[in-house]
Amino acid sequence: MNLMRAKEPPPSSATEQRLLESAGEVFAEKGFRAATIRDIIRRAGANIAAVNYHFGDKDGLYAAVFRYARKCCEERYPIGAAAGASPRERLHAFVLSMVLRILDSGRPAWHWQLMAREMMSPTEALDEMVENSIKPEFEIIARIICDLTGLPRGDGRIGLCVNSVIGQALFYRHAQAVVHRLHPRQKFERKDLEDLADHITEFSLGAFEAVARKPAGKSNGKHRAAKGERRS
Amino acid sequence: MNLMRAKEPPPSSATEQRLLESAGEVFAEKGFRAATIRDIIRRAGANIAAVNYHFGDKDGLYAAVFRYARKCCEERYPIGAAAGASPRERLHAFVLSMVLRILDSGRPAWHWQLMAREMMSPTEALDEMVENSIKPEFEIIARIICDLTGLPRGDGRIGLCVNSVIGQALFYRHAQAVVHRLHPRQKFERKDLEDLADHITEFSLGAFEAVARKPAGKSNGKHRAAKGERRS
DNA sequence: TGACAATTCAAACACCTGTTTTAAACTAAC
DNA sequence: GTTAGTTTAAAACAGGTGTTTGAATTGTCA
Repeated sequence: MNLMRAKEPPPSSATEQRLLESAGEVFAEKGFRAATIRDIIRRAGANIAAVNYHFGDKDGLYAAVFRYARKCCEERYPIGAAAGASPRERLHAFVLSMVLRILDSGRPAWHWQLMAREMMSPTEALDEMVENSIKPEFEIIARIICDLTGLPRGDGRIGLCVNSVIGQALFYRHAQAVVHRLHPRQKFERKDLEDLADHITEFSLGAFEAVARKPAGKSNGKHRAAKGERRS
Repeated sequence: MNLMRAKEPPPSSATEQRLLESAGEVFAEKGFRAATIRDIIRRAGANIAAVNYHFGDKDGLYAAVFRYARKCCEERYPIGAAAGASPRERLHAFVLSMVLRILDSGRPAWHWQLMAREMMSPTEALDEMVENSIKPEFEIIARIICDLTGLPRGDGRIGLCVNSVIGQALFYRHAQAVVHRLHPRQKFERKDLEDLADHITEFSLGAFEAVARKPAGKSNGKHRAAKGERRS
């Protein structure tokens, strides 16, 4: 409030840095409301007034954590593949980096957990995230799908396919608790994540073929076709 | 606490019923922690002591809401298709009822929002839900995929495909806030939900073919094949 | 060094939360 | 009509929360 941090310079103080880290963990773990400032500052080894001093209030801390997390995540798992790659390769690279971002247990592991919570109870942080991160990446995968299916960018099915691809990956983050209960032995080491990305890529490639060879009609026939086309 | 309600008889009092309804809304909207009893009883037009009297405490109310929601949801959207239906028809019926459950804005619209929150911050309620609802439905869709792909039930790819199908549908619940921001004009009327189910069905059917005709090897070759098989 | 700002600290404040208590109102059987 | 059991009502309680305050400490530069 009393601080001008419009341009959000890199955290100057070491306390500020530690606060961001521990706040990220706690917010991701418990959610904004259930996370207590006293818990955060305890983990950071800081005083309770530090959050007020450095970030104004709890909301300010949350917003700062969000920006910090995005920065870390983006520089750690750059999206996209090599320039001259084939559409298949680009799809695989996209899926793999998405799976890694979502499930890797590395340092900013709490980033996507935060994201998932934000999607559930959106604040202004989500609007910024959609504009700056999600929309561009959505466009990338949309282009890849255009190349793979031969459909024009304007075709409505492109958006549906994008959702289908992203949804497959996101499932393992949003429903992680269910996955762990259904398959207790399942590990999520690096190799397992690569296998998972392989599956999603293959699954989607096959699906694109089916979508591409279907007639373009908005929804004509599809419903009946799937329900029992040939009354006998 | 002082009440024996092990068998959870149908809500006897009208207040109890209204409490369940408004508590469902508030819990789904704000999450367990952020939901306040005072808000709940205000919407229900009840007194603050009523929740203590009828459900013991806030946790008891939450548990009761969860059971109530599941009951409503199951009797409203029975899963499964007609007995003699083809695998394709069964897949479509499964996907459609899942999409409707997840996105229909009918009476217990908050049920799946609650579920989504529960998956993010699991409590004992999730364990019960996994055992009684999710596992059986998981098995249903797994059987369908076996029939469609010809793969044996033990094949590891079946589970991956199940996740891919469910993930596509769940995406629209978990990431609803993002979808609305990306496609502000998108409506989710009954017809749109049917179109969505059609897409997910077609997408998945195409994908199954691709998965089925791939070699069974756990992960051999797939990675390299997708990355750039033929160095030139 | 000495002065001045930046930062940390402990304590307290004001508020909101879930819960309990005590009494009142209602219901239904006798 | 009385009475026992059930349900609602209002108020108060105890604990935890975000936030603020003002002094103490540290760091920085003339």
